[in-house]
Amino acid sequence: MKNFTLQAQSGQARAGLIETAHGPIETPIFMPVGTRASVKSLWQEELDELGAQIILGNTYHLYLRPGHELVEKMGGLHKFMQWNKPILTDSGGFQVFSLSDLNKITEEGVEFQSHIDGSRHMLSPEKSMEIQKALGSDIVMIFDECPKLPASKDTLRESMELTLRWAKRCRDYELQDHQSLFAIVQGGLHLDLRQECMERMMEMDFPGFALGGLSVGEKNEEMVEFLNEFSPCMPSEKPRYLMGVGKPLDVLNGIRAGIDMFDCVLPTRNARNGQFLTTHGPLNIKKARYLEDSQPPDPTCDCKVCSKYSRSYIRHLFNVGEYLAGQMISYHNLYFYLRMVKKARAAILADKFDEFYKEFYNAYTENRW
RNA sequence: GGCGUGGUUCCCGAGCGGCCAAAGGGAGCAGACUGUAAAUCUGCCGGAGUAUUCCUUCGAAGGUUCGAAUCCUUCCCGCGCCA
Repeated sequence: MKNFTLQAQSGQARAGLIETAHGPIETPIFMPVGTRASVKSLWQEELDELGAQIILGNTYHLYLRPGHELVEKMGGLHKFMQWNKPILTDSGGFQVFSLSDLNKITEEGVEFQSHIDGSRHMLSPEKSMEIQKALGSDIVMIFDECPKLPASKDTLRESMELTLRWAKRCRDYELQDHQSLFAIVQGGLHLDLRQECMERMMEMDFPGFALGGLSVGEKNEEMVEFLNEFSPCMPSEKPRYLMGVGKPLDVLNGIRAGIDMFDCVLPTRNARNGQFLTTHGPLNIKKARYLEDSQPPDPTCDCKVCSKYSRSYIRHLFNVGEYLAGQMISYHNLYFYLRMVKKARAAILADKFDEFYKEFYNAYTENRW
């Protein structure tokens, strides 16, 4: 990343522009998750069609299969998967959390037992950087420890200190010229811990800051409250990234709190489980009440799925196990998220974010289906 | 007409004297999913009740037994083979 420009503010909500070697990213932005070099069930052409500006890849998963050396040999992740826009890679830090039964944390790093074949691997700050360097992503994340909440303050401090030491080791690793390394701020829901972590990360001079360790067990209201209080403490001239969040309203609340970047598996994972995310809230296509429903999944949506296919048809596809159902819902759900952030951005640029917020919130919680 | 075989809760299908309101699927209903070990998982699924409880069920009607979806008799219906 060469640059971040803050373009406008509406309340705490921000609109900005991130420039990378693979093109610009207009914020606030939602980044579809493509863990294993694929946003599950979608073609790269479709991501383009959807207006996706940046997607995620994952260090741990790509390291195990197909291996970062192979990706490098094939010309890097962009070329390998034929996605020429920006890519952000997560460091494997989240897998320390999500695969906690299969790993052991030490000062050096994390010893993983592969979820695929049980083989043992060491992921350290240096190893994570080596892998992400080989992948060639535009935005690289530091290797952090993501603790599960609730956790005691002592535990969180210890974990935060470890993340800080790891952050320094990551920063000292030389990446490719076009790559930017983002810090991840930990500290649970404790403002003082987070603030301290933030300040010490700032001393290391990172070009962007992420909030990690949220939506990992705490109550939703706690997260929203924390964001509102903490986000203004983050440097305004650098991108702010809320990792792994969230549901549509979480993203909306995040934007209102002044966050610029979001990613979440929810629109694609829940799609494969039959859930449409619509203007008027979630809609589960499995239900028998859609058997003869000729309406589009989201009547207010103009995506290619909603403008052509009925609930009845997609329910049928889902019910008989046709993959097309998951593909269609994934497509729509990402369209929904990307449209939401696009509208939010327009509203911020017009200094009408509050209006947009209320309108979106009211429609979404109407619970019409 | 004879012989054989079978009728189980919405559907398929196990059970073949007590541990059976009855395995397992499916369907249905409800829910979860937030830096993807997930096109996955959880709960309910005869009725009433928070519940250790009660009531109504295994084609029908009788019977045997302390006790029957399970054994016996007759009847009704399905399927197969032989006349």
